[in-house]
Amino acid sequence: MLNFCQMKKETIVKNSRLKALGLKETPARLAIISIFEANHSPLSAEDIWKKIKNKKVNLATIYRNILSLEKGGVLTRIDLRKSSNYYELKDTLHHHHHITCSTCGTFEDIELCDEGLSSKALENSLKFSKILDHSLEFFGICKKCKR
Amino acid sequence: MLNFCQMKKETIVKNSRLKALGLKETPARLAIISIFEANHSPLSAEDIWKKIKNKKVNLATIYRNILSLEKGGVLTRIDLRKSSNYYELKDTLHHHHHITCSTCGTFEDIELCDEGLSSKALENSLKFSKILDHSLEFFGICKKCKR
DNA sequence: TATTTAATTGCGAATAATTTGCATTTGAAT
DNA sequence: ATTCAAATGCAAATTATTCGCAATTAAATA
Repeated sequence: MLNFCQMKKETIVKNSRLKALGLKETPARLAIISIFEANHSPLSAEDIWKKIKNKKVNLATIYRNILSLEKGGVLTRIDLRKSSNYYELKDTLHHHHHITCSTCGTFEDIELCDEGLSSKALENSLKFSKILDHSLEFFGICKKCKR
Repeated sequence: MLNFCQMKKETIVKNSRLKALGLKETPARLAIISIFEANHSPLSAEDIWKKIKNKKVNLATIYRNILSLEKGGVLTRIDLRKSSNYYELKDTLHHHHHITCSTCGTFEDIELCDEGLSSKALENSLKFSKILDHSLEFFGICKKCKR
């Protein structure tokens, strides 16, 4: 293994993050995180698998890593109303949202400040005392499909 | 078939709604809609099937009807981050939201006014000119699981 | 550096959710 | 009453995801 000085800065960040979660730094894990860092849009397990295929990581391993990274708060699941699940890096400061085309399935990232929504929701809740996460997704027909 | 005067009022509403969508009024369809009207919480295909079982409707029929009712704007898909899809009646005036427990999966309805979110989202979009729907879901740990 | 051990992986099989093909039935228009 | 497309039941197919288990590997420790 490389020593600290030989490592790329971003890898150091990844490592310490993984270590903090009690997860080993494996090639598969690092590759998956890199792919998410390079793609700021939601990806399905199979999307990741296709991007990583040459490096020969098993699809089951992708699923298992998605699970542990989601549990560790690195990834978050995104609902695009498709048949498979999508994920992206969890940005704890700024929430990331999307608009998905109900016709062709294409989607777009949306910047939108939705601060205060969670606390508003909590005010109306009986069974919950804390909200950890939320998802806000939009659906419509894209300009291409509208024509 | 019953004539207009013999029919229950709610059935009349259902019928005209279905007719407008070009869907036949079948026992399965009416039963499914009734179940959604009686349960103001998200239901999966299997949830519906269990509630209807005595009337012997095939699960595939439930799936097919969910699809056509969703397409017709009667139902909307809800993401509770579970393995199966959930649906509820689409209320075009007031959006319905939920908090789901990440530990035990229990969920609660949340009343929350989120008007203006869609238009705000649209302002930041390049590929879309209209938003038809959105979903806003919260996730946390319920009081029971916290203990 | 070698040893040790639990975590991770690959592989194939299993499971769960959903969809499909096709023959039959049925709602509703005529 | 007749007609015909739409809807249904049933079983089989497909898709997405998970699991069991033996082999491998990361990383802590001697």
